[in-house]
Amino acid sequence: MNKLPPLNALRYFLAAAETLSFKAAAEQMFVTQAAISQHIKTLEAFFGCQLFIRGHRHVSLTKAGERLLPDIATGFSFLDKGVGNLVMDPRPNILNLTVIESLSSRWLVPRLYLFQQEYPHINVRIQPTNRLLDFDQNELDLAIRFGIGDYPQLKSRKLAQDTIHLVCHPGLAKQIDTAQSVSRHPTLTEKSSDIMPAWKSFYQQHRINPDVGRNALHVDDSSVTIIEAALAGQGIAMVRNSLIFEQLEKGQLVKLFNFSFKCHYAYYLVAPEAHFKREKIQCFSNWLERMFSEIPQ
Amino acid sequence: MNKLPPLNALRYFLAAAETLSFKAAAEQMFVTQAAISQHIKTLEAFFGCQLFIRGHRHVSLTKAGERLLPDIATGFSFLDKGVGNLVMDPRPNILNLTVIESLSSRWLVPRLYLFQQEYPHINVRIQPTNRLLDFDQNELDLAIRFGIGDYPQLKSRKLAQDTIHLVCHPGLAKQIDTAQSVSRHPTLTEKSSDIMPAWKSFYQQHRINPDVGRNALHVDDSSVTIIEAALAGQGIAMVRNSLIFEQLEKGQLVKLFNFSFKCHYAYYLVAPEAHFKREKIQCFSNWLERMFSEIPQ
DNA sequence: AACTACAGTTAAGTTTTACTTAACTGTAGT
DNA sequence: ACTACAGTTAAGTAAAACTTAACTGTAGTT
Repeated sequence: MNKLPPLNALRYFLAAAETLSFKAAAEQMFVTQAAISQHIKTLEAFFGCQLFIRGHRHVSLTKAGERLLPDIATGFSFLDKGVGNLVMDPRPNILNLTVIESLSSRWLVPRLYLFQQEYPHINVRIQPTNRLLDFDQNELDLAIRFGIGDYPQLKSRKLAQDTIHLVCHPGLAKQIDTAQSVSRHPTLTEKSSDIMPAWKSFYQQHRINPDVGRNALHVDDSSVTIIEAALAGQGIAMVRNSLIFEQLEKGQLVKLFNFSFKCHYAYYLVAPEAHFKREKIQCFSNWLERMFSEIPQ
Repeated sequence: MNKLPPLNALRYFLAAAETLSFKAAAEQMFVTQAAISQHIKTLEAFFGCQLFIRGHRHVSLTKAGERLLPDIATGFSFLDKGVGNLVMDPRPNILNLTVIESLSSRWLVPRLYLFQQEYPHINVRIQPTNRLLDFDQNELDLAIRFGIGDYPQLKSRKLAQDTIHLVCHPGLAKQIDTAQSVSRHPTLTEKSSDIMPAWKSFYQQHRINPDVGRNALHVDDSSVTIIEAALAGQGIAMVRNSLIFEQLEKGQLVKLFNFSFKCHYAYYLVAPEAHFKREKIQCFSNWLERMFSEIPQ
């Protein structure tokens, strides 16, 4: 195994040799013409001979360049083939997906029949979980997370921002005339995501001592339970718009004090970079973006 | 032509797959184990699956890794073949060499029979020139230059430093009793290399006004002519030691005032980097270094 | 002859990648 | 319990690679 020159330089050589144009090679390789020029120069220095004759408006191969081309072309075609085979989707008709539990049950699953109608050949298998599972181990294709979008070794694509509302049952709302009176009722909270900062913001905005009125019902990491409790009139909750906008529209829940809190977190599609090339994932993410864009703010 | 992952990562994958050891792959690729580890991780992120199962004291390939290996191995073997074919010497028994004229005629050519005796299968073809010719165009293997060793797109290997002496014919030396009297005799100069700085140094050292005594005979860029003229007693010259040390030993020339000037320039072997791998060039450069080391200072 | 358009070159600066080092982790063997 | 070894990872440094902008040379056009 000899010392090879910079491998990208060989790749650019191939592109230039096939097109007989540094400009066309640059376009093909998504770099500038200068980059191609410099790499060819590096290769020529490495080999100690010229590979191209520079002409006006195009280049041509020297004898040395012609000698080099076939093996390099064959070499890269094998590399392309090897890489291409592995990038390909082993299960093009099954989409294994993890989704945070709240979004799954309250928003996605009720809509999935629309995706099924549009793409009947793709079976979506949802696994609700609030943890980021290992993709390889669990044969996952995609995850929908709510967070800051930074996951090691994974690519994130932002789906949507969200807003948190302070809400309760309309019957309970009649008993809440001032912001301060909120503390006299059960407040439904969770520790995850942006809910705690939202409460803090509300208390600060209305100059309320958060320690007054210790009636809070704490449910650890379960937006779903909190929303069910709020719908049942059991307390006041901070909830993301995407999870309750339909109940707001139907008057099953009402906003209090017009309080809104812009989340720092957002919804993300998360997967290994290669997965985003899979057609089923492109179909699903297009559909999902459309569904998200239909959520009223 | 798909987007490929970093090509060096594929190369390290191949080394690791063939040895089943990141440590052995690192040794083979002349990088650290950490570099291999990081690149494999990058590849696994690119493909969205694991390529190796990490074990104690060795690794093994996953199914995905086993699927990737054959095409990558074939791909790189073609790249190695293509590159190897071009690096190989098209004329292993002829060494085309340019040498600065002065060194060629006064020192190298008289010794070349020694090289021929030692390497009878290598024909050295010398082209004396004081210009750096194009290697490709002139089918050159090597050049011997006297300079600072910095030539664009070429590699330089330093052969030797040199020293400049102030010399003349012994007969003429009898008429030169003081440094100042040097100006009353013809001084043989050239514009190239370190000769002018040497003269300047001599004048400064002896507090001589260089404009006094305008008998200088100027020969443009021809040490050979200057040396011939000095040997004929026609004037005083600054000359590099390597070109006249034999004449000094035989008393055909004498040093004046024990003046020496250490050259800033040096002798260099110059060629495209690839040429230094050629066996004939390795033989010649070893021989040449020995010949240079035999020059008395 | 002058001007224009285009492709390749190169210097200089910026960005990105790749590498190393050092500390750490886990697994066997002693 | 200790030791040895191979792989991992964070942090820092060095090198490579890229871009931009100015330049050059060659045809074609006016």
